[in-house]
Order: sequence, then structure tokens, then C-alpha cells
Amino acid sequence: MGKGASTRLAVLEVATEIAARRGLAGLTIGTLAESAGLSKSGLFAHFGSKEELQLATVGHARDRFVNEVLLPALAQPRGEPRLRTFFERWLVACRDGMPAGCVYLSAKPEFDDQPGRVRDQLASDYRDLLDSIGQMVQAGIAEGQFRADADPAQFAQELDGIVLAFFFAYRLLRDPATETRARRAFDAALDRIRAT
Amino acid sequence: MGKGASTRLAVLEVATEIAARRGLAGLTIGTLAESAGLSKSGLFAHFGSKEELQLATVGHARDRFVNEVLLPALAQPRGEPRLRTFFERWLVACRDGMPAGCVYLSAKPEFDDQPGRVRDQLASDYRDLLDSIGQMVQAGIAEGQFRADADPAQFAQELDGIVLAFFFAYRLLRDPATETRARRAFDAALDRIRAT
DNA sequence: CGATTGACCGACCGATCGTGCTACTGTCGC
DNA sequence: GCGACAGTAGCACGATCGGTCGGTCAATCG
Repeated sequence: MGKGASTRLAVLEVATEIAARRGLAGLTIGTLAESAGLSKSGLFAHFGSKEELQLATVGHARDRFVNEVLLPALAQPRGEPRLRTFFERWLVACRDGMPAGCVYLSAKPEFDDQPGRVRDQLASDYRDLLDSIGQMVQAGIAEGQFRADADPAQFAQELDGIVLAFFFAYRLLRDPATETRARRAFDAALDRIRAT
Repeated sequence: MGKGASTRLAVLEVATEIAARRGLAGLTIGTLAESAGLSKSGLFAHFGSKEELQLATVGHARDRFVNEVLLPALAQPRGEPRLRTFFERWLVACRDGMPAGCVYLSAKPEFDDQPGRVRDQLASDYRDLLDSIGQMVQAGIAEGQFRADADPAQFAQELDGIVLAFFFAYRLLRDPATETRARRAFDAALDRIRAT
């Protein structure tokens, strides 16, 4: 990996962290440059525009999410173990402030009615996320673990809601009980699709 | 109501709308002044600082939420009808982009680890929201409609998640099916606390 | 060895940010 | 009819925004 590429990666690592805390709009070139130890212009040369920087940051966050949440889940046996691993990893990622998931959560409200490439990327990644969950459910149905009439998209949306509620409540209220409630909600949602 | 007060109210109405779309941080004095038809300084005189403006905007959004969602629900009979009205009003409020609810959803990620009066207000209002839901559940338990061992806080967090997932998915993906799924999730959550 | 190139910096641009200060305008009590 | 005062505008400020430009330094290559 050349010097440029490694610098770029280091910058993106910092960028994801900032974006997770301050939001994608709050990710400013000046502050990012300072945090990354580069000059504004030096950093800017790597991306060319703010939009490109935002896109790259979202992409980096996505990669981290895939590596730290999705892939470990896919390494588990299909059905409930896979789904549970996915949920568990996603949950602790949110709790511990892993930039990946949080970037999306912070970014979505900012861009949800502000057309552009960033919004398109967020929407596309979000769809992928929900699809991934749906496919895990589908696999569980094929395995006979889940009811044949279970609705994968329904479960995906419910799971997303469980994590979202946990994220907001935990981040804002700092109440550890929210984590327990999230797990309980997950178990309940799973119960409803489990084969009798 | 004096001229000042009515102008202030009109400004806040516009402010909530902008904050719901662009976020509280994206609510800029310049753009707000232009949208409201005042000069920057003329508008600024009403609030004195940006933080005060944000606080007032959050407060206004809260008032609207109370009037348009909470109070209509409280006018219903306790237990399920009340809870259902609350959920239904909340849902369509999010769908139709009523500024009230959206301001909170947009604002939370921006302020969740940025200490200050705005964050405190958001956290306090969020707690109130969850408490209100919890009390509705409690009332249903007292009525015998819900199981005695139902956990109000658990239900509150789950309901919050259902609406959050709907909000994000609908706003970002524009998929009408998300609304049906939200209703189905609500029914399922209700089933789990209903007295046998 | 000199020429080229990729990575980076300092200085700077116009625009906009939040925020003061001052002055005008209308309304109302006397 | 006049002073008081609330409401609003004009204007300017320092800071910061995204972005540009010319240039430096080290490594690479012929």
C-alpha cells in the first residue's frame, strides 16, 4: 500500500469517527484535517470535494460494518445462530460507539430528503442491510427453523427498530436497562417467527 | 397576543419545519430569517442566541407533538384504544412529515454526545415520551386489559423502535409497505401484553 | 545526474456563520 | 401631540465554511 493510500485510510478512519459523533454534515474539512494531522489542502487533495469525502466516509463505515457485524454472522450456522450473532454484534457495535453503524444512524436524518449521491448511497446501503436480514430469515425458513409463513421483510424492519430504539435511548439517556430491553424485544420477535 | 409574540410564533413554525428537514444544526439563522421574511438581526432579537433559538424550536415541536398526538390519545378510553390512537397519530405524523416528531429524530443524533442545554432538553423530552407510553400501558394493566406482568418500559421502548424503523425506512426508501409493517409490528407487540 | 511525479503545505478566496451595535418605525399611554 | 418603548432593519465584526493556487520536498526514473 502506497503512502497516499495509507494516509487516505487513516483519514477515513478518523472521518468515520467524527461523522459518527457529529454527523456527516458536522464532518468538516478543517476539523478533520486537524484531527488527522494534515493541512486542509493536503487532506482535500485526497478527495477533491466535500461530497466525495462524505461518500468515501460512508463507504468506509459500510466496510467496517460488513467486516465487524455481517461477516462474523455469516460465519455462523444459518437460521437462529446467524441471526442472533448479527443482532448481538450490531448491538454492541452501537453501544460501544463503533463508528460504522452510527454513521448511518446519524446521517440518515440529515440526508433523507436532501437529494444527491450521498442520499442515494445511504438508501442503497440501508436496503442492502434490510435485505441481508431478510435473507438470514429466509435461510432459517429453508432450514425449517422458522415458520414457513414468516415475513422476512417484516422481521428485518422490526429488528432494525429494536436496534434503533436501543441506540437512541442508550445514547441519549445512558440507561443500561435499554440494552436488556433490546435483547428481550429481539427474543420476542424471534419467538414469533420460530417454527412451532 | 402582541405583535412580537405572534411574529415569534410564526418564526418558530418555520423553524420547526426547517429543523425537521435539515436538522437542528442545519437550522441556520440566515436561512431561517429569509424563510420567515425577516432580517437576520430582526429575527435574532427575538431569541438572543442560537442555543436559545434551538431550545425554543425544540419546545415548539414538543408542544405540537403534545397537541397533535398525545392529547388526542389521552382523550380516548384508557388501555388499548388510547395506546392505538397514540401510535396511529404518531405514525401518520411521521409519515406526513409533521415537524414535531421529526425534529426530535433529526436532532437526537446531532446532540447525543454534545453536552449542553439542548441535549438536556432532548433527553428530558425523550424520557417524558417513554414515560407517557409507559403510563398508558400501566393504565391498561389497571383496567385488566393488559397482563399484570407486562413491562411498561419494555413496551415503550419497543413502540419507539417500531416508529423509528418506520420513520427511517419510509423517509429513506419511500416504500409504502413499511407503514403496513409498522402496524403489524404494533399489533404483535400489543398481543404480547394483552391479558389472556 | 537532471527531470518528473506524488504527497503535502501555507496563504488565500468569496460566502456564510453567529453575534453585536445603532438607528429607524410604528403603536400606545399620557 | 409627544415621549416611551417594543419591533425591526442596516451594517459590520471575527470566525469558519468549502475550495483554489502556487509551491516545497522526497522519491523515482531515464
